[in-house]
Amino acid sequence: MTERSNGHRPTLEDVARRAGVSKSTVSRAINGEPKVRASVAERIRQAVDELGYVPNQAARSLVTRRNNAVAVVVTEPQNRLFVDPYFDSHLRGIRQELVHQGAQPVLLFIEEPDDYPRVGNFLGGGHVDGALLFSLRTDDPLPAMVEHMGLPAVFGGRPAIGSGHRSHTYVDADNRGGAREAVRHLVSLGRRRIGTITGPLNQASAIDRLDGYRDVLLDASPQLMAEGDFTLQGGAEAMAVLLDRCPDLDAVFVASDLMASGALRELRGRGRRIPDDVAVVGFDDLTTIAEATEPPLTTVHQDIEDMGRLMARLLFKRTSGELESRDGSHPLSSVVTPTRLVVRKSA
Amino acid sequence: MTERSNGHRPTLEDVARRAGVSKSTVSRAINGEPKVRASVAERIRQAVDELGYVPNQAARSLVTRRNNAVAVVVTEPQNRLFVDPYFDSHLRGIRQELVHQGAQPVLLFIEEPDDYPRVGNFLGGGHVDGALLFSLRTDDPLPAMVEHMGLPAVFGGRPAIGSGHRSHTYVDADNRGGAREAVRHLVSLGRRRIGTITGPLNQASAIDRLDGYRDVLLDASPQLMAEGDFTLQGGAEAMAVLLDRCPDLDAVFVASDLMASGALRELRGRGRRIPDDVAVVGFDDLTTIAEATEPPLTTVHQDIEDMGRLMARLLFKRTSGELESRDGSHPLSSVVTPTRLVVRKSA
DNA sequence: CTGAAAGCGCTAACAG
DNA sequence: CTGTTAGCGCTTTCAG
Repeated sequence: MTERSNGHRPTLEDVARRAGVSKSTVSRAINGEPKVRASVAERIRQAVDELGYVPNQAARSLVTRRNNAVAVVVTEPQNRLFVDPYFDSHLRGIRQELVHQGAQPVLLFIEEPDDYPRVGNFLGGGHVDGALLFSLRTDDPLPAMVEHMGLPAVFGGRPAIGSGHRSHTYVDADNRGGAREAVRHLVSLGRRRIGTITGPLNQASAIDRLDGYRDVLLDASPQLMAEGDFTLQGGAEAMAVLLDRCPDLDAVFVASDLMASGALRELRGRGRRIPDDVAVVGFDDLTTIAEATEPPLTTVHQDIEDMGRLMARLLFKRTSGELESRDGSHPLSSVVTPTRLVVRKSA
Repeated sequence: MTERSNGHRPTLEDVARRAGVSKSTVSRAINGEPKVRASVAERIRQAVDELGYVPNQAARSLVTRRNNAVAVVVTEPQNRLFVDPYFDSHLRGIRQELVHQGAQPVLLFIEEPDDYPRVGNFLGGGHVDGALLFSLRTDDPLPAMVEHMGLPAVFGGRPAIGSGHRSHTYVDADNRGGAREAVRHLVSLGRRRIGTITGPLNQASAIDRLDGYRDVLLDASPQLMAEGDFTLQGGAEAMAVLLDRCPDLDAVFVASDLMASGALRELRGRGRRIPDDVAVVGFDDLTTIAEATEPPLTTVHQDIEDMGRLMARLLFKRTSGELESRDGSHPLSSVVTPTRLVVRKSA
């Protein structure tokens, strides 16, 4: 059925010849423009089939300046990615919305500094109409890069200061507010020595959650704060540090569920009863984790999947409507999604 | 520093004007051709910088027919992907080799039938020089699609029959041989009632491993075989089925480590001692699993990461050297990598 | 070593 | 409704 077998892949021209019409007509037919006679359209469809014709996107996007693909860039050691259910939810939402828009999501990983130039070239090379970017550290060059090359982009999580360009569009959860609510809950339970395990403090979400903690506990001692790394293991270690420093700790706000589950393990290992001796509140509400821990985790809920959808939707506005920018004056407003406390058994 | 701020992204022409040379010279400089005077090259480099110029890949690949990007297509519900360490290793190897070749890996997921046409268009659209494809089921349309559009591709795992096109290049482990070795080991231990938990039998690897089992146990009863789905849960369930059917089972060959860990759990739950009552051998040798089970898992080792590298290398040959094909006569030979039994405590 | 000119395959006015 | 004519931004002979 393939028919070609000469050297090159069939072009519009080949199809046109075979169907006995002009290139433009074929182009119209292929792009589903209505102004093509049905019989002709059918003839074209056949030719396309017989030749196995697939439009050359490079040529097409050279003129249309679009290619219906958007990059999803994840700056994260791959191994963390494949272990953290957080990304799974995010990606699911993104995928859903992107596909809905008819755009092909293409996933790019950045694992080491060497990757930046290559990925940058890909992003700037017109392969994609826009980019969705994640997990940015304070020193991540990506925000500057996309801004510099004028690629429409939406960030997952507020880009940390340092990437400090004014007008980035992002979607973020109300990390600070959520943290406040968590800590207030602990306070309302009568807890007096409330510690916190933070995420890596070069990430905005980690900083914001710590700030929320501080908002409520204005005079909390630095002794009560330990920096984790958003992994289970890291959570356990930070918990150990905290316990060693403050044996009288009676509550802890942990900046992620994964870390909280590690903290729980450490607590149990040391014979602390939860929540009787130490109450713990997590962050994320990843049900696969929060409902599986012993006891089930009280935690701050954020709708991660929906945040993903939102990101894709914002990007779409940015790539389709030219409404804004030209002079950067009308950056599409970012959105901060609400969080809420989900009380289970750990606090 | 960005300087442009008029409407469009800078082109070769802009750079040329600014550097006071012709487009051709700029093109040469940018592509690192040696025949450009150093002083001129420097001037060009500067102009590029000042303008924030990034070559338009669409234009470039329209003429070169290359774009230094290769697709990695994963046909798998995303959630399984993000949970199975198998993919992690595979991707790591692929990434390493691809990057080494200067190619940008782009990851595409196929989760539902609707995705095929869109992904197909992307693949055929000249966005990538080739594709690495995974996890193909017997009825997967992808092999036919890439063949039809003449896109160089290498498969991870032998495409199951049914995708039956003669000349696909693939990298696969010696599943059948590995399974044989596993079962022979069980036999040598004096086991008499040896069952097997298979993977989904629409995947070649699952079929091959079952065939290996049968090679050794020519007259094994179907009662001794239960089909799993390569998940932990599925492994546990299949184990339960087997145990109900054959209470006197004294060994089981499980077609993946993840399933084996589920089987172990079920076995323990029923009070069977391992390996005393029932010996179990897995497949994959994912150390994060195999070394963590209780008892540690005897299993068939395959070097997954290396298989990934191999795939990328084969694809490279297929995309760079034109050596082969034109008439399809010289398909690049596939490679089957060896496996070996790693004996730990479970058998 | 550098420039001029000719396309790569496609879409988008503009005429019929 | 359909064909003609220009390019999109880049690489690549082919001449200087």
